[in-house]
Amino acid sequence: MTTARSKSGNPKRDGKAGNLRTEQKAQTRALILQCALEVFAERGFDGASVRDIAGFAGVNHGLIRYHFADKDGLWKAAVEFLFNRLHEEMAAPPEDAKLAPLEQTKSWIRRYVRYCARHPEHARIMVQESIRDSDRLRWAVKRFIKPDNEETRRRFRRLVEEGVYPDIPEHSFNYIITAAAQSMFMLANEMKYIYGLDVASDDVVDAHAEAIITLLFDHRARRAAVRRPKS
Amino acid sequence: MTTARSKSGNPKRDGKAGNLRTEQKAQTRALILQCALEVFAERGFDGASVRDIAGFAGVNHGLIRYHFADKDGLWKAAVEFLFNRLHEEMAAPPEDAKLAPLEQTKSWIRRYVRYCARHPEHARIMVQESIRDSDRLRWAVKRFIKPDNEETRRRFRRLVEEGVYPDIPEHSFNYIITAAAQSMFMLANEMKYIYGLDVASDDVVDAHAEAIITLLFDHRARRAAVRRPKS
DNA sequence: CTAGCTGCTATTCAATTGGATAACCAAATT
DNA sequence: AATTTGGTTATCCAATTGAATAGCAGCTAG
Repeated sequence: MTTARSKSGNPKRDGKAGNLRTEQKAQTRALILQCALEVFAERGFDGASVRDIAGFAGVNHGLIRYHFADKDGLWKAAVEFLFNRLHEEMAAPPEDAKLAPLEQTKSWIRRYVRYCARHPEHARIMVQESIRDSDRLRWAVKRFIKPDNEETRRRFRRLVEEGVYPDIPEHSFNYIITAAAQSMFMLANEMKYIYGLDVASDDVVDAHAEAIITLLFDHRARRAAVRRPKS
Repeated sequence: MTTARSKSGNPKRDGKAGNLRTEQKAQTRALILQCALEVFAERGFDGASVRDIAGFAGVNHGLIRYHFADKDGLWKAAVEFLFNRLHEEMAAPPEDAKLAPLEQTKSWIRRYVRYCARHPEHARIMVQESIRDSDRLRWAVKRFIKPDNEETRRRFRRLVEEGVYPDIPEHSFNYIITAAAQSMFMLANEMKYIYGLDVASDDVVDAHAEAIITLLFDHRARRAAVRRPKS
């Protein structure tokens, strides 16, 4: 990867932000954040050096202290960005409201698998942090993960109450579903070496979403599938 | 955690190894390996310092160079130990041979989930390494992961050919199953903070295995379960 | 047009790290 | 008993790291 910033970034005043310097500042901040996401995801909090992140963004490493106080602040800002983007990109389309709960869940799975494929950094960062049991993990759980989780829980409980889903433990449901969606993209490198397969392809992504739905959410389709073995 | 080695470890000659020094040496090596597994799992390759590992084992850090040449050698020795133990502990009991393929697979799932619960270091080490795309990953894939994977593949293909399982992509099957089994234990810290649940309990482990089987391998049980919603 | 604020850079510092070397000393060999 | 071997320790070294500080340059306000 090459450095991401050209010396002559001269944005004039196209945004409504008015002031040239504050606009420039916001841009720089966003750039550092982007690079921090990639580097944190690839090397973990300890493995990522602020110098690498700065170098990758093409800025002086002192700037990180200026914008984010310290490495911890940078990490939290990056994770905050990550979850905000998640919520934006995972918003259900309005027409989903008319669907039955199980169909809504399938739609949610498709969106989530595509999100995982598009942004593998998310799972990579959070898994590494979760393994380490840091203050950062507690912060992220309280602030983002647990609230998001409540939603998944409600979704699951509704399926069970409607009698369209087996009543397994909530936490098992949660980890089975999310891990099934994330893992292939989180472990894209491994998969590359095992299967020689690049996960970038839309076909692979969509087929994976459908596989999850077939195995975990679609009784009828599944029974049909297993009754008609290939050739 | 405290240091793991007492100064007065005096093993006499109880093993058949004969020579006192070589026996002592093997013990020290094994001790370092154990500690390396834990520290590598918790902090990743870069985050783990050989000094921490040595300190944790209660030995001088120079010893690691003597026994394993360098940090890379230590990591590979630890991973080799890890996979050898996996193969030992995952061996199918002889009576499994009489079962139908689907039942064999369920038995395999139960064994694997218990293994993941007993040794969460395994998934933790390998996931972190896979995220980073290192030489070590390529080494481990070629030497351990890919061969193990071939077996899972064969198991899956047999189920499909017998018409008892839907014909999804092999790599999707692989990542869905293994991730479903590993993730809860790999992410035990996160789960602790979200659910206040300790994964150490056998009940949680066995229930998770059964949940996976219900969702992914047991059509009849699943249909029965969804037909009788709780109260 | 000028003064000063501010986004940014250059440099320094102490701590930690992987690795290398030499000395040590108990066990093994003679 | 004397000597060699080899597992272990103590120390040193260069590189990297997070953080801190001082200073610069150009936009902005007056």
